[in-house]
Amino acid sequence: MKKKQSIQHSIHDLARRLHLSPATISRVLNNHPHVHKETRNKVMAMVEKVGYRRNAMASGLRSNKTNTVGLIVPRISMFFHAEVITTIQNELHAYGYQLIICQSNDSVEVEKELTRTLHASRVAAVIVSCTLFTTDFSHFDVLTENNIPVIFYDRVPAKPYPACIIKGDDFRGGYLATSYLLEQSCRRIAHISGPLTCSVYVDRFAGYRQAMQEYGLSVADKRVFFHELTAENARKTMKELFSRKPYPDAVFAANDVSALEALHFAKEMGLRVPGELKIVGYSNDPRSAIVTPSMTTIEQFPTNTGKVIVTELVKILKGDHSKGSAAVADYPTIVTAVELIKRKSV
Amino acid sequence: MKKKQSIQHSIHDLARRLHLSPATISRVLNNHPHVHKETRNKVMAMVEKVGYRRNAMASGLRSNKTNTVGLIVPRISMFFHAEVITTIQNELHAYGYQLIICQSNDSVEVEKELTRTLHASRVAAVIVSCTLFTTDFSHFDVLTENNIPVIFYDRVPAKPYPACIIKGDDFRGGYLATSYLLEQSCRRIAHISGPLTCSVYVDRFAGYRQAMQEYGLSVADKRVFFHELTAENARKTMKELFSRKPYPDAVFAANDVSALEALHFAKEMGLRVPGELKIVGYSNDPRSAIVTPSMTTIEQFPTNTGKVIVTELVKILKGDHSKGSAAVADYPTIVTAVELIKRKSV
DNA sequence: AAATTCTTCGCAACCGTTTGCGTAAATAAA
DNA sequence: TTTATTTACGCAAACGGTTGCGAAGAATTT
Repeated sequence: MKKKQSIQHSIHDLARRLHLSPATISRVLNNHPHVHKETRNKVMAMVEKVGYRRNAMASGLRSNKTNTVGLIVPRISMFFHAEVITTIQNELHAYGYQLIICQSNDSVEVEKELTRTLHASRVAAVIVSCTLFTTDFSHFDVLTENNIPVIFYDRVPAKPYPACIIKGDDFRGGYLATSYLLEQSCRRIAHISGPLTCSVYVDRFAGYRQAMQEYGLSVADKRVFFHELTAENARKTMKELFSRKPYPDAVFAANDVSALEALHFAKEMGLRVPGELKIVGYSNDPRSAIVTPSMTTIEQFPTNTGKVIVTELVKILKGDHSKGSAAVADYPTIVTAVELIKRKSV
Repeated sequence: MKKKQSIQHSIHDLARRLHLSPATISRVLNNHPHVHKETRNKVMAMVEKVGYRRNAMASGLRSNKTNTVGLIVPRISMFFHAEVITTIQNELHAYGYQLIICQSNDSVEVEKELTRTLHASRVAAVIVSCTLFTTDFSHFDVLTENNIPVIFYDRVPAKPYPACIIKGDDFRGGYLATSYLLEQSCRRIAHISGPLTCSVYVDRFAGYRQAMQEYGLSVADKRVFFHELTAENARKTMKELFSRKPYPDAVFAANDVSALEALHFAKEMGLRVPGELKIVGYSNDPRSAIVTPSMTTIEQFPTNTGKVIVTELVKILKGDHSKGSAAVADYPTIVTAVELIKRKSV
């Protein structure tokens, strides 16, 4: 063990060692012009030597800027979000930003508390995918009021909100899934939807209805279910659906967890899939590819979503989002593409 | 839109409004004693009214303490880590701490850079699960030298390091998996291992060998493979294994991704599983439960791991980890239990 | 009533960086 | 050589909280 000193070096230390002022050190570190080349080299050498690292808190306090971005998602264990986050983090890191990742666990209360905390740490921006139940977005006002830009993605506000919005084409996803089932001669298509407090399920449901209408089919209420999309709930719904005839000939589930559970249930019941029941899921969860039969689903391209988010974010952060106080109309809404992945469950 | 002022309130603002000094406001916010009850109430009321939130940077700068904890993991999309992180975050949040989650992407360089960044933001502690290839741990010295406690989990240093270590019982996991296969009369058990630069694979491999030895079997080098545990690599290994007879009668893979790919390969080859080939994985990835046949695997209880981590962390953070400069021996090493989950692939 | 203790609060320094302003030295222009 | 301009750097005041010290007033003791 070397007897290294346990010293947090400051620019004052460096200044003393080099017979310079802290101001000069700071200017070197911030690439200010008007500092002698030789001085700059000496400073950089010393920085290397003692392993100096700028104190982010002091820097942030003084300059009123940080290079940390906050992120709030329902849960990181959801495949889609995990992928998006990974992309965001890697891309942002290249721009010199850090990411504070927070989970709301689909609790509005936690989401509120997290926005307060992120505000307290004066993050440079906040990226949000809302809880299932967020219908009032006023708790994000504390951010926008303080010029902290907000980007919503995936689960976004239904009403206009002064923030950039990036969402998948859920309407199209619902439409593609349902149309495909209709093309395969299904006519009694059940839909397992999430709660309609959440934008994505509203749109997927709308896509489902549109497709049904185009085939002149009415949406039978008794074949559409709204609840949190857990395996347990999906099982209950399947039991309900198969408690009386006529059985549905297809299920379009708004996420893969439900679709997988539907498949599980069908297999237990001895139903042939896709023979007697066809199933389509949503999100292209890795599990959907490896079940038997493999699951037809909607791909959301999470990596692409992450890249779009970072692109917009960097635009906002570099561009001086100063007092501009732009109108709601000035914030872009970007819709990213989705794609039907045809597998064996249809 | 209300014309709310875009003002970052400071304790000076509050002080002015209440005809008090900033010091008093600060004492109220920090629950210092010796402040009049009435005054306290007035301050708290004003805090509520204007929506004041303490500036974490200013606070951290002055008090030289932060309530953010850094976390470095290879990738959050790994099921085990996602679960651990979720638990850590939820538990820590209850203690008033935030979590900065970072991914090294299994790159040692990124891991180094991330520790530097976390040091720069003067986090209260750092939790690390190393990359596959981290054998030199000196880049963490910058943390320990500056009294930032470090907790390693899962993938931990092989050599003594002055930090708390929390690891699963990988030796036992390897032993349980292999013994179980041996009990089922398997004798040609292949092992797909990760690189031995990583502690967990060393131990799982050791458990495998121990079990084999107890059955008087030598470990045939040609049945043991070391590489990153991706699906692609597992496929190559399976091809190799089944390129010549005698075929192995079982595969113990050190993670579920490899086990699942092994199963996939076996099915493609028309091998009956578990009839002709038995497979055991590791981690109890959600996918392992839903494949056909379902996968026997080792449960690591990630939620428990997360809780243990937080318990230790809080102990460290509350206890003044001051100049103590404890010897390596003073840091605990905790080994958490694992369990064999018997399913249909054996 | 005087002396002592306790309660409540303000003063001011400090945490480590940043940055406008000022100034001395060096260079260019007159 | 004198004057104007540029370059290189230091001074000192912020940024928003925290905290030791001290002081005024209230409560208690003698």
